[in-house]
Amino acid sequence: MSDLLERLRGRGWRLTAQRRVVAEVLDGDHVHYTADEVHAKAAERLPEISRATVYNTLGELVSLGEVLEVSTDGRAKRYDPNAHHAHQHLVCSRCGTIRDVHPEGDLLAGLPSAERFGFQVSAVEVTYRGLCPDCSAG
Amino acid sequence: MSDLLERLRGRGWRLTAQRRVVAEVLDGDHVHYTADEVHAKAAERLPEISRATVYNTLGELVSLGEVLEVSTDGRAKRYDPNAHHAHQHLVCSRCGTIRDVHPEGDLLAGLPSAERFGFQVSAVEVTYRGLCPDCSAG
DNA sequence: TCTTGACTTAGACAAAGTCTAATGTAGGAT
DNA sequence: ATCCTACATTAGACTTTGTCTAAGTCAAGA
Repeated sequence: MSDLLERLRGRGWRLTAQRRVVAEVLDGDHVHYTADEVHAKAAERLPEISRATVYNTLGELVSLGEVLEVSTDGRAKRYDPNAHHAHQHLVCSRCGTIRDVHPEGDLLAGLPSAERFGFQVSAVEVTYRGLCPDCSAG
Repeated sequence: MSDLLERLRGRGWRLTAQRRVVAEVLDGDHVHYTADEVHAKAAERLPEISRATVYNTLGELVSLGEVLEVSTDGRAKRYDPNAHHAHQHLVCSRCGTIRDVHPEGDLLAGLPSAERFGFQVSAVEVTYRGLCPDCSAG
């Protein structure tokens, strides 16, 4: 994700300290922070950053396709920087931990055309649920 | 879902006008209302019903397994009375319409054990996304 | 019919996110 | 190098969605 800032600049982004810090917080694999967590971590480096800017920047990253929004439950959305690798999520029903997983096969193919009701189906999101090793041990 | 009230009474539910009205609103296929919509429709028949009661009743129906909670996006949860038939959802990316669909095959089998990270995987939720006929026509 | 514990209510509260008007600034123009 | 201005940021009010509490109400069994 280190070339993210370059890609964004190429698309006309004005490069500000705030945007740089938000992008840096999201850098790394298997990171799925809420907007509030991103704000807290960004504020460690740039204390005056506002919540609105974090929300704006996350929204921009999502609409540019650089980051995925994940709504695992009815709670806060989480942001997944691993947008360039197709993957799905495995969520612990007890503690909410998320792992990226890579199922086999063409997931879209599982939906017969008789079940598509005239929709132009373009994407599929899969969430596996279960207990993580820590929670099932308890 | 017409025998729902009987099932609930059998499980010790006290049968009140409020609960009856909420259950009636949810009755019907392919209905996916938000809590607020359920409240509005319930209030047409029982004007003094409170939001808290609607939330309580929906929560009870969910924990009894009679209704499913669906978080299609980061917005309000929707309630799906079709809980007794395994199904997944097809959501219009533009207008948010939801259809119930029934994919083929064993969806859980798509996740190899090497990708389970020690989780006891017990459920899978699939959301297909695309444009509905109305929105793709525009 | 009486009683009681379960149910409902209004409204305060909380969490997550959006919006606005005022202010600041990145980066091209000069 | 500096200036300019459209784009970006800020604080905080506001909205939406959902939860909680204390007081009042009622379904259903005794």
